[in-house]
Amino acid sequence: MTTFEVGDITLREIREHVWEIPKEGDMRVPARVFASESLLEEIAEDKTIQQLRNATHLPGIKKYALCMPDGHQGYGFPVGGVAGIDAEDGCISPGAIGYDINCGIRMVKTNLTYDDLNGREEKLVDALFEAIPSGLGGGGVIEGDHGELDAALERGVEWCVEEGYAVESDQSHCEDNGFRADATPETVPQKAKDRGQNQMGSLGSGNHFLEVQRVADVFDEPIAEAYGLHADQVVILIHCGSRGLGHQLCTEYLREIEKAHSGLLAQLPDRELAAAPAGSQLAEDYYGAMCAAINFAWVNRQLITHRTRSVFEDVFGEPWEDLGMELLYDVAHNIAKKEVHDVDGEPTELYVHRKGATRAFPAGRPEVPDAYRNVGQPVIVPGSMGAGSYVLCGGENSLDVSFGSTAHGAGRLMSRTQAKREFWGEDVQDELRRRKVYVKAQSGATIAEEAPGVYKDVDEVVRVSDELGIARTVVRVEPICNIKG
DNA sequence: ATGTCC
Repeated sequence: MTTFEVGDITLREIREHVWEIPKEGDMRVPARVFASESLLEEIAEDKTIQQLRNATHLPGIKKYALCMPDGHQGYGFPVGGVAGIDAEDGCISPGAIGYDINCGIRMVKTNLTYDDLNGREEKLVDALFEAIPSGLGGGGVIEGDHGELDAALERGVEWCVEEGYAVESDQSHCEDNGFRADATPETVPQKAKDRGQNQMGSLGSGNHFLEVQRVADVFDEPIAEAYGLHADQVVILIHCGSRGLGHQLCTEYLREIEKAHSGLLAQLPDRELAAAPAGSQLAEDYYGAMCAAINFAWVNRQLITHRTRSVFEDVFGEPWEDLGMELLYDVAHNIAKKEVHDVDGEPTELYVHRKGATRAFPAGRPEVPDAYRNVGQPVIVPGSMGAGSYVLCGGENSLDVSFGSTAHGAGRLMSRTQAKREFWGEDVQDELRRRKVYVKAQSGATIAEEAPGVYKDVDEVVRVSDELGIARTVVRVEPICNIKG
């Protein structure tokens, strides 16, 4: 059997692309990494594997702790990590969800082709950059008041439909219909609300972006057709999260959970994994608050979509409906959700923690929207400004092997600090421009931090997901215009 | 990711 050593940890390749850390010591379950050997070598370079093993200590964790092929280290728990934890007698861990709650991505389609856009790239990127708030700090598509913020927290995209920022098909093309009914805005800390109120409809910074792209390759014609995608079509990707609201909320609950549940904390190998026992007041309060932040992030992406449709109307001189600007789908990357999964032959309610991982439900599962029920949900996997991105389809094996999950992107290869040492923003921008990719950012440092070279090979991440049958490759898209913080 | 340290 092939083995792989990382520090004092030995992984065994139990089948192609599946590396297992056997259960030993205080581990409650084994851990598994989904990776090719070359991806595993990259994953092994930071604390990812150690963090994954630490996660197996969480009370109530079922089956195994998982790391997707794009995994890298995060706060306490890998980005690219998935854990299914018993919702009745397990726990919920904010670190296994992430600071940027419902960081996620959506794809908006158009009926434009690359030729329609040719020669207007500069005009379009300028107009988008001008119209869509980005970068650190405040300022959003709308200046929310208390009532609007609370409504957004409570009802997500449903509120956007009522207010005219969304149409009903936007709602039905989001994971969970863009709306977590378990949201409790009253348990969102006031300071988090204060930070979020003037950030409604803003990209933020870091790896968040809006990108205009063209469909470059179609790998699965029937599924592409079911998704309404075809070669040379112009599409738009919007990647952002819950801004300061999610970050503040996570910070405050982590502090409270560490304090109130120090006994549980003492059983864990890393303080950053702090968790609230299922059924405790804090678990309930945090879950409701997290659901509200999830709704907030969906509103955020919807408001940006609304503004993007206006920009396209201005640039192309037609109503957005005539430009075919429908939502393909919106997926969440950083969430926990009560889902029922098979555990030892028993349907069991779990808090499925996905941190930098995408739900990838296959055909037939009731959560998949009507429009895609017969093929499986769309999974959007952003690559980099250079390498392009993918649309996949929830795979037939995902429920058996990954709690219905797959990768969420290319995954970082190096830290932001290291990226800024390796790359210079203007050079990256010029090089991309030569390849007919138009990038505009608030800060040159952000372009350096997001240079194509800081990411793993997205083709390889997608290949591994496909070969595992957790997601099927549908199309590949290439960047045209990109705006970011 | 994040008013990158209240």
